[in-house]
Amino acid sequence: MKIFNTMTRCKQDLVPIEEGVYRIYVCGPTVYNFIHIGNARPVVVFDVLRRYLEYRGNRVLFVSNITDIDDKLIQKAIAEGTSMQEVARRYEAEYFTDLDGLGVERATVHPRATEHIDEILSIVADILEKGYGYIAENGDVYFRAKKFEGYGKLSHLVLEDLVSGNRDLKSSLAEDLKEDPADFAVWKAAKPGEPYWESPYGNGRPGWHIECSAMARKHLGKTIDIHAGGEDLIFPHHENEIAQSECANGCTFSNYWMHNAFLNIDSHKMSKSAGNFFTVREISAVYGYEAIRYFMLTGHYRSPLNYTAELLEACKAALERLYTCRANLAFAVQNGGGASEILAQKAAVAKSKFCLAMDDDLNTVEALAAIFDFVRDVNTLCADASPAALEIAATVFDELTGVLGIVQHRETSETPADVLALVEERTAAKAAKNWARADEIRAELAEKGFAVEDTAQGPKISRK
RNA sequence: GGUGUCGUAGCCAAGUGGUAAGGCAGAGGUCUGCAAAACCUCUAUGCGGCAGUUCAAAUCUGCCCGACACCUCCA
Repeated sequence: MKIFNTMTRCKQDLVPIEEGVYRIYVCGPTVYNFIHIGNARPVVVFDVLRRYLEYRGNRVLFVSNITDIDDKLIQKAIAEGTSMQEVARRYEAEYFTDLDGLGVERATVHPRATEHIDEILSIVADILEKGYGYIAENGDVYFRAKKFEGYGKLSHLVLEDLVSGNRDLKSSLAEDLKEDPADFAVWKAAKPGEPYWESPYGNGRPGWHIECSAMARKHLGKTIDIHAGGEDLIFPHHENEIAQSECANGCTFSNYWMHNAFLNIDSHKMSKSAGNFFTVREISAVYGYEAIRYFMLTGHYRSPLNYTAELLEACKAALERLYTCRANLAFAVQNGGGASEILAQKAAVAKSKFCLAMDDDLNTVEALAAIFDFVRDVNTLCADASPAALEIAATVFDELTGVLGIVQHRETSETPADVLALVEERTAAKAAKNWARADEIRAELAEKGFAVEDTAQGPKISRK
């Protein structure tokens, strides 16, 4: 499999440190609010990566953090007159509700920053010991960005350009405390009224970037295979993580870096101030979670994706086609099938095309095209397919859609006896050419939430 | 100013040198008592524009036009 590595800016063969095992760290949310649909993109994209690697027989150690200490959390807690932890736990629970809705598998570990203060302080100590950090007069601990030779290697930015080109840098509040404008905090001294932890440098809390360095090291080791997140994290977050981790550990932090592009609204970045801000929760209420997940797969993860209501409608319709196909397959299995083996060959072709697409930097768009080609094959051939071919087709269909995490809502409950009786009565009415009664029963079934369709193999019942 | 990305049908979108996938929407048709679903056919002589390289360009090069992002809040 090849993936695009932000560090080298080219597609590279993905080779793990340990054969058959992938150690992946994906930056998770700061839990100060419901996640918005932009947050859903990395969550879905890297869940697909994980599922695909597992599908190909690998073990995946997947870590995705929960940032539960941050300025925004503190502000929200103050505004609500509650504690930071209460706010964090509340939105963490909402985050998991959304993850479940989106069909995102739980990470191997979802570490919380506040539960890794010891590990964080240990890295801070490493950084200070090696001379890459210094304690400011107020108790802040800063990292000497310029001292780290590789600083800028991920974002391909040159420090001097950054500093000269950005005025905010020079006017930031902490400026007086820093030796250099490019330095960043790894530990922040406590301000009155803020939550804090004790440290050798006085009471304080972790800087934003240090938690990921600490949690990645604890749960995955000093060198990991893939570090991923949204493209906005490249600088400064990931750049700073690299600086911290590589100084502290003395080795490469991550062999591969993957970044998803943004999801925009009307071609512009979402922002609360612009008023184009949508949460996953509110959109799922209208179109369903699965349409959101599907939507994330309709563009390549490194290209910007533009959200509109019309596109979500289109995604719903496309999903309907997939569900109908799966139902056709199940119906064919139920009816015994025929003698043709062609569908089994088509299934093999679909699988091979799907994997070829996914192996090429997670090309979910082509992977979907492979599935839809297969859908046409299934719809055309399943009535005559042999039981063995049908079984293979069903397995492949479930495997491929399973990797993408779509078409997962199967009807498991039995059709109620009264519905079956009505369908039987309708079949009899039809045989007697009593169309009025047949249509009446169809309407009655619709009221009960069932649709009946007439096929060459007899009536096909489905839930609406 | 520095660093990048993108422009393909009504909409979305893949394709990075060999003659335009797939989805949604639309039109016509087949099947059906009617319907639904499905299937078949049609919908870009052309990939922002202009030059150039090549037997061959959506794909490579140059210029231009347009859109967007990052540059210490951010997925």
